[in-house]
Amino acid sequence: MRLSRKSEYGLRALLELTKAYDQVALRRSDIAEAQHIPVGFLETILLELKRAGILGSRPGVQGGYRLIKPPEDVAVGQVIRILDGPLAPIPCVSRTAYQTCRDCPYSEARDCPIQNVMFDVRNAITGVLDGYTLRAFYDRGRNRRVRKSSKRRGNNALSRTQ
Amino acid sequence: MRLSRKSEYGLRALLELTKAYDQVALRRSDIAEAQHIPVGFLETILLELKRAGILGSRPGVQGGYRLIKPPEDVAVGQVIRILDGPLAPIPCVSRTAYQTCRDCPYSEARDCPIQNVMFDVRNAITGVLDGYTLRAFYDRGRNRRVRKSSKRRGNNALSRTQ
DNA sequence: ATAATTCTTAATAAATTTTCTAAACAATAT
DNA sequence: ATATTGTTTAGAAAATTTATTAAGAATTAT
Repeated sequence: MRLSRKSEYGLRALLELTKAYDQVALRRSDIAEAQHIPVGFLETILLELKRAGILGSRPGVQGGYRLIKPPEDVAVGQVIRILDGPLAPIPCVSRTAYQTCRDCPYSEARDCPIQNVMFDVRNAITGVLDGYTLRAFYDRGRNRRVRKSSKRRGNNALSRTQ
Repeated sequence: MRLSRKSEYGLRALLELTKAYDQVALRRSDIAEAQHIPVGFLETILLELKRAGILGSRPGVQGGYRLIKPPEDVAVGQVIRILDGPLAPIPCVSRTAYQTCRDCPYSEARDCPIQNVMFDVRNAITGVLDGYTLRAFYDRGRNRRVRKSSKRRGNNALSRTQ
């Protein structure tokens, strides 16, 4: 039941990128320094977040990574799913990546006691993490668990690849 | 955020032991067969549960393992803590095994955004698992999340070592 | 007592996952 | 062109999880 270092790094990086949102692009080395993250590992992480559509990037001078979605529209749960996979404690209670357990002795899955508990656990976890936006995350104590709001369109005047 | 195989095996074993509660002792081989658990690994697990005071055991003919606490008094969360360690996603939000994060840049821990989210996650997880007894676990769908009840003393007429 | 049965313990091997590094390559701005 | 920065792939290193082995100790039945 542990948060991987990967997700922790990813979230810490997003803290920096949220701070710089709509302002400047951050080089991976900037982020790595600011948050004490091994730069090579951070690379992998940022790229995964890019492929997932959370970040944009541009090589060259003045280049770097940017958050391309409003921080109000990205949930911490989404980030962890991208980096670590499903939040569900076991695959058979995952909504996003359901899988039957190998050797599950119960013909009716609903009869499995493990599934029953873990179903509740999953709901408890996603209830917190999917309601917790990057904005709320960045703002720390204040405004905890702010729900996705008015879908406000940010002034996203970014070039093609960003 | 995954349940280890160890905990899964442990819980499945406890399912058998709850069924046999106050009746017979189960040999590790019985349990291993009934639940398709590698017997050697199961050994390790049962012994940890014994050291933690959940199980009793006796060698020899008619020997085996028994649940020595009423299933109403053992929470699934307790079992997972014994086998896998703290339920908290990161050590700095654990009640049972608190530890500061190495290199935590926040002088006031409460200012750490990661800690803030994970604090809520921990509460969500323990809220489910510490309220879920082995009895409720065994009874599956019915009586979910039954709270520790009247501390009913079971007729615990078991020999010294059990 | 002796033997059969079963748990006990510790060491460690195997497999898997996580964490991290390296190096060749591609895109961008000046 | 050149310097800068991201991209991609492969894979090494470290840590953790999962599982096995084998020698030993306790209990019961005879």
